[in-house]
Amino acid sequence: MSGSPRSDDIRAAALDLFTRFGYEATTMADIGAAIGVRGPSLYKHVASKQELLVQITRRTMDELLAQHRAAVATTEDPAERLRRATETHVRYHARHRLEAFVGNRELRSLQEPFRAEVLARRAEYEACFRDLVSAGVAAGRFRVVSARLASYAILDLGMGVAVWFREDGEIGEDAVVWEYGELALRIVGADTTAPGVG
Amino acid sequence: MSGSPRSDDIRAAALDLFTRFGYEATTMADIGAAIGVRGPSLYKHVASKQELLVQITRRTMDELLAQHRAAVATTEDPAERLRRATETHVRYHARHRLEAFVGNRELRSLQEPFRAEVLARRAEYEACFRDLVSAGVAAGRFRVVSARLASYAILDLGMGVAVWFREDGEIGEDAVVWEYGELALRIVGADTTAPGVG
DNA sequence: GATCTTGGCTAATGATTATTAGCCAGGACC
DNA sequence: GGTCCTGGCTAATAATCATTAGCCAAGATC
Repeated sequence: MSGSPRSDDIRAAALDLFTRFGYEATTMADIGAAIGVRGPSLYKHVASKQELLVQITRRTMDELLAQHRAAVATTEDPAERLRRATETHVRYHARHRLEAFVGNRELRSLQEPFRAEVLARRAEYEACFRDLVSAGVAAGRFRVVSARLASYAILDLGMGVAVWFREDGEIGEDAVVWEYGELALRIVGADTTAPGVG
Repeated sequence: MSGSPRSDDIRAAALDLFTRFGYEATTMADIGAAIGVRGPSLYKHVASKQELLVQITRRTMDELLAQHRAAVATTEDPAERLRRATETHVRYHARHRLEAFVGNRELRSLQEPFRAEVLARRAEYEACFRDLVSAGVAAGRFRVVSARLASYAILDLGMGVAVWFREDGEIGEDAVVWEYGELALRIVGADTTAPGVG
């Protein structure tokens, strides 16, 4: 039931509406109308409105973490790891901006224990960035006042992308990704020369 | 009625609850309970729940714009102007994080024409930063791929502050303000040497 | 001391809404 | 051709809420 094509349609419609109007302001009737069906009919495919939000946010955090892990696994160099992590972060937020948007803003509407679960995942993700920064500092490659502040700054930039990025906008995905990768290195005061130098 | 001490209490309570649970999820009974009163009693002091949101968001944008204008009026140098604008932006978001948070996230819950009004104010504010960046580029002091992207990045950083900043946290207000001011200059590729050089 | 105003209260009112119940058409399978 | 399952529908159900109506106590004003 949760993987049927129809329930995928429903999730997609819900994602769109949650993004535009918010979870609370979106009714099951709205979601139904978006796929040409009455509200109650949705219950043949999904268990509840809350389940839709849980699935959307859970999947988003899973993908983000998985892509992050894959990205940092490709190199040992601290600066390069931070760059690739940032690029992955930004690319995800540009490419899945609805998911990222809802995943960030509708956590309040998640009921326990889902809320705690997703928050834990998010804390884990944030810790990954903090560790990347700290590792660079420990290796003498980065120079920051606070690893926490630097990692928040990098993460916030990515979340901002989910808000303003448009597929057909004046700035392309690759341009944003590259620019923000550079920016992350500037935020941590890394010199961009070859590893081992400086 | 709108300026009485009681209505200030109500707005403060509403601000807190809107921040924690969202506008839609906050009931008039909740707001009343926060100040030790039943829901309907609030109507002796405020016209509606919507009015509370309108007042909060409108005041926030007014203050932000006013402080921005005051900040950039203190110098002519493009880099210094951008720094002071950023510092003001960040300081506001640290000091009034609830207001900034609600002002950013609950725009969806504003009804027309208030929504359009606040969005116009916000667009104006964003344009101020874009103009600051463009002015620096025109003066040969900044080097950016896209003024739009750079200004979004700076603005997003400030909004992030409203999310994670804590008055009693490990990073103080002044530290964040100073660091982000520096960061803004790095984002636009300004050299931080004296004006007129470089 | 009578009257008025203020600011509270409880009890409607009237919508809205998630979810459930129960019905039904049409295709799949035997 | 008959039976079942799928996925729709309409009509409850039950809760929640913003807002209004109407009442009342206590302090202020005259």
